[in-house]
Amino acid sequence: MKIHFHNSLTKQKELFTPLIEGQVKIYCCGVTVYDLCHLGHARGAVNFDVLRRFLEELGYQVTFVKNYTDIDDKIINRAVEQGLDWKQLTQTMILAHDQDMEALGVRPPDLAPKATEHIEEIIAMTRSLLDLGVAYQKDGDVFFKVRSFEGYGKLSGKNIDDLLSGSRVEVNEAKEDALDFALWKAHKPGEPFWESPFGPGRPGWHIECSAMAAKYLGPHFDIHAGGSDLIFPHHENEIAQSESCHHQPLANVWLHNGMIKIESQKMSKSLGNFYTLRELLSKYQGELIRFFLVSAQYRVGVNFSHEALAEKLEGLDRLYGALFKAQETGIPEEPFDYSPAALAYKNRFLEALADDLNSPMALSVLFELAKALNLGQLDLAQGYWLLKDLGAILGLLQQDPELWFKNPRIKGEEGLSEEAIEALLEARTQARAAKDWAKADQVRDQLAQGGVILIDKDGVTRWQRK
RNA sequence: GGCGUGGUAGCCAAGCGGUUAGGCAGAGGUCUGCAAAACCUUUCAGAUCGGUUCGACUCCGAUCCACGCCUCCA
Repeated sequence: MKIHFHNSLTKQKELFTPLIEGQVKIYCCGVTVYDLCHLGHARGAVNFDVLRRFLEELGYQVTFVKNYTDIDDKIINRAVEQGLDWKQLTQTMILAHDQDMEALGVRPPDLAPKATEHIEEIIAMTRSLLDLGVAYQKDGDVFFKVRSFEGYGKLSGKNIDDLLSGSRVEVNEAKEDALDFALWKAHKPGEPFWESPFGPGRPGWHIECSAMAAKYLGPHFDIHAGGSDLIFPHHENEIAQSESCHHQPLANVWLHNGMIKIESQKMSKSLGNFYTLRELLSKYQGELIRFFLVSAQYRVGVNFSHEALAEKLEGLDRLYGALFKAQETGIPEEPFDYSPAALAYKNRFLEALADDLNSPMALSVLFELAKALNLGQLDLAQGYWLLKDLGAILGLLQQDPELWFKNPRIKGEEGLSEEAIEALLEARTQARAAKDWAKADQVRDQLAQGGVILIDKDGVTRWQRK
């Protein structure tokens, strides 16, 4: 199957060809662990998790690296504010990150390197850049000479002189050129530091990704992914230093996910308009949040609101509903292989993802599949398992449908306990047996008030939460 | 100011130069003791103005609007 990606580097959709046949090496920029992750962090994580699952489905051997930035100004400042040891802070936040990602069904990366555990590699790379004459030392800092790199701006589409004319570039007397960026920051009292040939200090932001990517994926790999807000300066700087150092392209394909927006404004820490995953996960099933994120193609901006998320539930319930219906008489036996009819759905689903990860299109195939399954147009076992198998590529539909409907998907105030529900259900069953419809309906209403729906089918009554 | 992205029905969200995307919501119906689910029917598009074309939501241009990057940011 031919895969096409929109490559941020060429600004075009292009055919994807791995460097080594059958293998795909991906580096994904992770988070700076000074605070809890918010929905924006989840977006990239979920979409690139889908990328990984999709490639594996096609038989590629994928190496997926996602780093933690665990040393930087914000970490130091936040630790001081909270009276914590910076290391304590980052450990806490890494743990929280991992838990949040798990709740969203995001598989842990193959490698999750931390900047502070790669100081040696960072120093070595800085050393190389100094030796090449594209970096310079100044009072314990080491800066990269942006003008030494001919291709500077090729990713972000900026040119150096335009950047300079803007007034937003920080003035720093130590730099030879205002655009130069720090590879190594000289030690300041009270801050963590490591010894280095350039003096005690700590790494700059961009160098860690270059050093760790090179270590785990080699100097030239297939895909570099991250949020679109990282294009400049982070990824531009990564390209400059890595390509200066290794004299070859850093990544063939650059993928950038769009931003989550709140009332059309980018969700960001600085605007304060963000929802942490903690907060959202306490209110919604992780899978619902994931479904929401997968409902839009990864490059476009997405408006988040509680209403928008709640509306998505109906769609996800529909897919689970088809599975629920299909297994009413027991879970069908997994077929040995798929019929041509089933394979046609699978093919359309995969083709959608092969077209720059068009997850909304893939999802539409799932809805069509659900309908065919509901209508009995597809063999029960074929349809049931195909829906689950394809759902798995999006990281969805892996829960038991019966439990899916019994658990609150949007968690509100505590509803009726299962014991209370069962007791009322029993009372209704007796009323029905006596054909006391008024009494039976009264119980139904009572349960409905508690958010519980009853399903009478073949003489058996089951319940679900709305 | 520089660079870039987008404006699709009540809402969300895709593809496509000519053939129903899909989901939610709304209306009517089938089924059901009543419901729920499911199924059937149905209402509702392509910011504006020009151009190219036999034909444009889809290509080109202009205008308006919204958003992103240019400072840390997923």
